[in-house]
Amino acid sequence: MSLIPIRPGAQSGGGRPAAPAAESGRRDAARNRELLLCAAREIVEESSVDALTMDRLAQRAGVGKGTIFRRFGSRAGLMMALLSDAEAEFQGRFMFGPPPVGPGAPPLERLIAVGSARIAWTLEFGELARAADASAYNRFDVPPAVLWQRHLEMLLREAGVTADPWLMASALGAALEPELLLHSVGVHGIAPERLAETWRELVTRVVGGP
Amino acid sequence: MSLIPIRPGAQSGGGRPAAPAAESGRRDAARNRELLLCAAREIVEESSVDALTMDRLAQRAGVGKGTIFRRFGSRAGLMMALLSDAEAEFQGRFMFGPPPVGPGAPPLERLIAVGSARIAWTLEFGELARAADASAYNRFDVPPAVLWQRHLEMLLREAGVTADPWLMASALGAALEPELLLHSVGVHGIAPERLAETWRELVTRVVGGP
DNA sequence: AATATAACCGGACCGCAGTCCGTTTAGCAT
DNA sequence: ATGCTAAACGGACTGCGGTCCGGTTATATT
Repeated sequence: MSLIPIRPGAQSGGGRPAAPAAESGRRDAARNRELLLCAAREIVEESSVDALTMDRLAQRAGVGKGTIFRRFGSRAGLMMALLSDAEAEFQGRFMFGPPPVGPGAPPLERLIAVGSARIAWTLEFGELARAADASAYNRFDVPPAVLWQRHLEMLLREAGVTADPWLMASALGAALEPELLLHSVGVHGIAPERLAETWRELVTRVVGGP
Repeated sequence: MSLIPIRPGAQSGGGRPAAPAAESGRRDAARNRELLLCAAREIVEESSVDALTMDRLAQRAGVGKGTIFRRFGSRAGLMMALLSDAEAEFQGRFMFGPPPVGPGAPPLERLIAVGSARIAWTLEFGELARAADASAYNRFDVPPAVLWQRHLEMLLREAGVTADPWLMASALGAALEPELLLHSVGVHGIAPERLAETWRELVTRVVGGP
């Protein structure tokens, strides 16, 4: 299984433009892309994710608004691009990294570890992740989400959970959604360790551990 | 424990107007309220939830846009009002209805039954429920959501799950979110019975069933 | 170097949710 | 009946995400 690209060519957000797939020659396009990502990071850094409006970004980057949408398809697409590095790093960890998050540990241990890691990751990048959720239906079908779910599915299978692994993975994955985690911590003041502990409990019981 | 009101006085959606709490005298207000709900149902019926824009509704009901926001606080608030009856009926079922959804059956059976019922309910009213989710953080803190989660929490406790029931209920509740259920059925063509079956499996394992 | 052309650029434009504030009116007190 | 006042009304206005299309420019061809 090879790495699933983080930035799908077409964000499919109704965008017709067939996607500027890879680096498609035009150097100004690439330049503007970097310009935009850079300006976007600046805005997020010095204000907040919500402060990143498309008009503001366009003005800041000295670029037309149309250009943003051509490159990224939508606001969510832009956020995904911003998340790309963090997401790739996380994918690398659970697919190729050292145990217990990476391969080499028993499946239950991996489930527990990867859940904790995901919780920590979400608390760090969650605001971006939230903004990157294409609010539409296809939120779950975006490549990184699919890869993540497949991974949970595989771990569950290895751990001996045979019943409908796809749905089981969806259900468990739902417990790690940014919206929920950020809400628990931000609004209800739950400590991150308690989140991890509950995940451990949940997944242990599900795989029928001791 | 008494019934939690479905239509919170203030939707707290940034609305300053202190909420038109109960029926506050003014008859024209009540009239307009019904007018709006009625027109809203018509639009949803003859088109779709997405077709219900505030401008359209205002025009259709022959009422100013400001009036809508005064009464319902936000689009999400309006959707909640539209859902109110269905939600109340469902609350009645799991709180006072006949077993196994209502009280009287063993907790695990109740968990299984109420989950199935919720799935069916969501597939019927899910579009509205989705639109009723205040997209903000407080989505989980709206009265019906709180009541629902408390109920799950109680059932879990009764079933002998001692570890952090609040979070456990959140996690399990996440598996029943409209967004996820509608996506599974609508996009991936999962049969509702499989959803119910997976819920059964999940919750059975969590409470340490056979 | 000159030309052709496909891709790219930018900002005017659209529909939307939500806000604001001057105007109207229902209900009460006299 | 009449006048008072708090409440409700309504539509112009804002800022947002997203689209469109005429003008511009980088690259390939000759």
